[in-house]
Amino acid sequence: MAHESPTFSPLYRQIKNLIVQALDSGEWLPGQTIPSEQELALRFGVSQGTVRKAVDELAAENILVRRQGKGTFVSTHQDPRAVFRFLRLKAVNGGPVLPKSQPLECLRGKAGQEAARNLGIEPGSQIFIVRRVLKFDGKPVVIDEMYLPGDVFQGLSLEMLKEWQGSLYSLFESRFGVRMVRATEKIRAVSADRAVADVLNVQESTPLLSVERLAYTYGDKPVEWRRGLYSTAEHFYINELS
Amino acid sequence: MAHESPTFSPLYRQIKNLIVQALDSGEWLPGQTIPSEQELALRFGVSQGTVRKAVDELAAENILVRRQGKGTFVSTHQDPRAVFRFLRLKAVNGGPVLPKSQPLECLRGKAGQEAARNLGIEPGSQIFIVRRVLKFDGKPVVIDEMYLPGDVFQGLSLEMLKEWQGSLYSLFESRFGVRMVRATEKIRAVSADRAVADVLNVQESTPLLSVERLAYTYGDKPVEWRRGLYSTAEHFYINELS
DNA sequence: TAGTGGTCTAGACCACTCC
DNA sequence: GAGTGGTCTAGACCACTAG
Repeated sequence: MAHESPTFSPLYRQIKNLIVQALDSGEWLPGQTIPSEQELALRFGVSQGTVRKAVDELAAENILVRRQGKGTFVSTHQDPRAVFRFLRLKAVNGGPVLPKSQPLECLRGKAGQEAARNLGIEPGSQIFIVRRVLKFDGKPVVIDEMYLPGDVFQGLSLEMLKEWQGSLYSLFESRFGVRMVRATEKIRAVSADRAVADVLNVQESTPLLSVERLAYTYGDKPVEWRRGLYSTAEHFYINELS
Repeated sequence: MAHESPTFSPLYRQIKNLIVQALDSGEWLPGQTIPSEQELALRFGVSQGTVRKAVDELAAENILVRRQGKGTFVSTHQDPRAVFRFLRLKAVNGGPVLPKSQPLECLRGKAGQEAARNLGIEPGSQIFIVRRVLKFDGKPVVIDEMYLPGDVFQGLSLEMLKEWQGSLYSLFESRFGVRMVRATEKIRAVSADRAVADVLNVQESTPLLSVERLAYTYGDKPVEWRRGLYSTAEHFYINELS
């Protein structure tokens, strides 16, 4: 007996995809619980064990969070601890300080070749370009420049960015329904030019980390391309290998 | 009924620890298969499902590798693909090239405060200090300096390093029975001094990545502390966030 | 006390590999 | 065909949370 479905995959993976679709459609919002495993098993017509395996994988990917006795929750960037999920920066001395974002610019523009390729949109499409500084303990440490597809972030403005208390990704989540789920970063060492040096309060040509990030929402859809310049005088980028 | 065992943990986690102990003791060597799930279940007196969950976790940590129909294998650094598990460097242009290690020095010394703290040994203990260059496509890209506990790596020499064809970690695995299982890296941007610039064939004060790594073997025991300087003119450090 | 996820078991069948 | 891991199910009991 051959597999008849065009895209064969194990049952639990199909269930996983159905759950992701429900998340993507907004059926369950960040911070809320999803139905219990029993309910999901009924809904999808499979055993609880199969649902469990699907949820296990989504929990391993930080898309869902299980809490014994309470239920399974949709991950949210509202949680302050979630900030360091995507910001791998630690202070050399002292404990973890929540960084504060200071927006500098929010421009409308058209996607160039590189931005279009990274974001999977047509060259010339509307995009937003956001520049901001991240301050730790009042000191500027990171300068970011972000490229965001215009259709997804309609209505974004500098005022909105300035008013928001919290992380950028929690803003994207609350106002635009865009939840960042995964990202890849390419890291290089570069030299600070005059303008960047002034903002980060370092000498010109100080070595900086250049961190280029492509961030994805549900279904591996890229929705943010950014480049950050990190001053590593008092901080370092931390990574776990296994 | 209270838990009587001093360190309570779920059965599958106890099984996991027993498997790690067997690996640590050398009962099963890198590249070999471990007993089948049925055999392990019998040996430990638990169900196959419980063994499976233990093995699942070890496979997720890259300590074991499952191959359907063949069995479960102990991960090995002999596999050329394993090189990029701990070396997150990719060429900007062109495909993946296997780097070639060129050892420069292998010195005996005594652990200073920092090395001792990182390696969990007494200050003043015997250590080895190894320096080497990594070449991609014949071009020097990385210069590494490693600090290795003397008791673990007894007999290490420059000749041995020069003769070895393959990665450093595969040498450690074959000759010293030390298998690197996990590591943390702290990354900063620094400036090339004269000596480093000469080795890496770049201008003096070129920005470089400084990658400080602490690598662990089974049981979270640190056995290597190293610092690498990466030239990122034609390469970048890649990282996945989730 | 009821409901949730967490653990553990037992057994069936499938998919892959090797002989 | 025999043996391995991979999937799926069903059911029991435990641990945690909340009302």
